[in-house]
This record gives sequence, structure tokens and C-alpha cells, in this order.
Amino acid sequence: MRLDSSRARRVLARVRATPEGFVRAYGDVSPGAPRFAGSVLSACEDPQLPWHRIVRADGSLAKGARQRALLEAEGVPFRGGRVDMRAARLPADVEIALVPDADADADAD
DNA sequence: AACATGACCCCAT
DNA sequence: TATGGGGCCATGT
Repeated sequence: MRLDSSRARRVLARVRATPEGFVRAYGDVSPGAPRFAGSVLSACEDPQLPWHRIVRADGSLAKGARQRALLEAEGVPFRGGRVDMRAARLPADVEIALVPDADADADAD
């Protein structure tokens, strides 16, 4: 797996652009090829990469308890065993951190 | 060039 | 909400 390929770099860029306290789905960082995102993260050994902020579209985690611990440490909200996507998911095309507005959309719908 | 695999996603039970 | 089945794309053999 070449992490320097155009696609891989695009994925990594989005992963790195995911602000602390938020998450994005595989499909968000790799539109059309969510599984590719998984391959990239699996291959990337960069300890600075916030791989834990990438979760499945339904909020479930690929790396289980370890991933959950990292997310909870950042304040990512959970609902049952998965991330509360409604509140923590970042729009697919956002590349900058936003000021969290907690209850704004937390109970709105 | 064909086949198998994957840190997935969606729709229908 | 939980399961099952089928479809997707990019890679590695």
C-alpha cells in the first residue's frame, strides 16, 4: 500500500483535518471507496495520525475499546456502544476545526 | 488480466 | 435496534 499515492494522500489529508472531539466516517474521508480509507489507515504507521477519529457510518468502531478510549478522552459523545454521529460527525467536506456548539444540534432534529 | 481481500456502506428484513 | 445479503472501489497476488 503506497501512502504517497494521490488517493491515499487525499484520505490522509482529510483524516488529519478532523478536529479533536469530532469524528468522520470512512466514507467521508474516502468518498466512493470507504474500504480504501481503512486500508490506508491500516498501512499508515504515523503515530501523529488521528486514526481513531475515523469511525463507521453508523458510529460503531473498527478498533474497539482502544479506539473508544481515545475518543472519550477527547470528549466525543457516545450513545450506547457507538459514537453519537448526530453530534460528533463532521461534514464530509469540512477541512477546518469549528467551534463546538454542544446542545445546538444535539437534541435538535 | 482475473481473483481474493478489506479498520466499509446501504437497503431490506 | 440487530442481522443478513449484495454492491463498491482500490490493492496485492
